[in-house]
Amino acid sequence: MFSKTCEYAIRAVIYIASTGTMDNKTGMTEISNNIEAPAHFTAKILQTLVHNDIVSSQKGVNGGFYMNKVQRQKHLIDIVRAVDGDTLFSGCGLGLSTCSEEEPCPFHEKYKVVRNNLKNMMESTSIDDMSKQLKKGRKFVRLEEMSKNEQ
Amino acid sequence: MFSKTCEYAIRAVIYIASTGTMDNKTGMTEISNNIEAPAHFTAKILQTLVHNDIVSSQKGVNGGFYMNKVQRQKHLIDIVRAVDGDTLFSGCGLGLSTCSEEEPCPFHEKYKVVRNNLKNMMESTSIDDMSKQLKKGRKFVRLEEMSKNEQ
DNA sequence: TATTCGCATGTCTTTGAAAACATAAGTATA
DNA sequence: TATACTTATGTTTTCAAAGACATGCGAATA
Ligand code: FES
Ligand code: FES
Repeated sequence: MFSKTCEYAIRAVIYIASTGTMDNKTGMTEISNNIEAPAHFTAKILQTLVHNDIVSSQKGVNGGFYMNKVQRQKHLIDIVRAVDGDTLFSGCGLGLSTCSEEEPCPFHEKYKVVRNNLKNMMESTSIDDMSKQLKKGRKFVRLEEMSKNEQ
Repeated sequence: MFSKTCEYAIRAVIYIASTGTMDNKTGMTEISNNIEAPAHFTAKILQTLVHNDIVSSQKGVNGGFYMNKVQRQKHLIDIVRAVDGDTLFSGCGLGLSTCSEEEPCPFHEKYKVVRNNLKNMMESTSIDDMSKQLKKGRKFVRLEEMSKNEQ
């Protein structure tokens, strides 16, 4: 469904939203360890997210990544758009160069319903929601170590 | 959403279902030209589909690809399963190794609804349906040349 | 202000899907 | 049965996503 890049991005954002605060920023190593993603690749993805104002970062001693209130209220679709663009939500299901009501492919009528379902879900699900799910006990990658790192 | 392989597969099947009959089989060249897919790659995909009894083929003079009644009544999900496997319909939206109700990730509750929508749509949409859509005027790749080839 | 920590940025390498190539094998027709 | 035709199969090449490496830059703190 999503690209590897996008999966890592969402996992990283959920992790940062659940641990990183202005006073206690989350470091690169801790993030990549806990979401089980390659460190350098994750770093590159996070830079894209910083540029798109989805997460914030601070260099230097005690630096790291964190999110402010406005950023936490953004939605999953913002992450996908920043990383993978809008193709998933507007492109043709059969991979044709264009998708429109004027020149629909045979799959169009059926596909657009599902595609809109996906889009609505991603638009209405905030990062805060995901963070709450995680704290409510929805398992995550290496959640055990997460609490260990928080000590 | 789907892999390139899968997109080509669906396009090829719709094309064959719309043109290939027992008496008038559709050739490899005609298929790849009309669905705008690389010939050799399409050939390989079609062999997978033949092995999975989604399309039939015949070698030699006047050979080509065609579909019988039973094959035309199969559904889009059969094509995806044959080519890409079942990951899209049962895997975790965040790319975690497992997805289950017992150990759900934070995305699980929201994602499974959309994933089931997609699955239901693919399960209930037959290849015949797609072929009818094409014949009803739903545009396809190079539909113009398709009728040319039919002459 | 020097040093150290940790993100930022650009380049390089790896990997696997996608695409191309070459050869085999089956079928119709003369 | 010889020949032309067309799919079947295995191998090789290409390319972009994924991942690794090296260096630069900003901030804290002693
Ligand atoms: S044109 Fe193919 S899904 Fe809209
Ligand atoms: S565990 Fe992630 S979607 Fe089910």
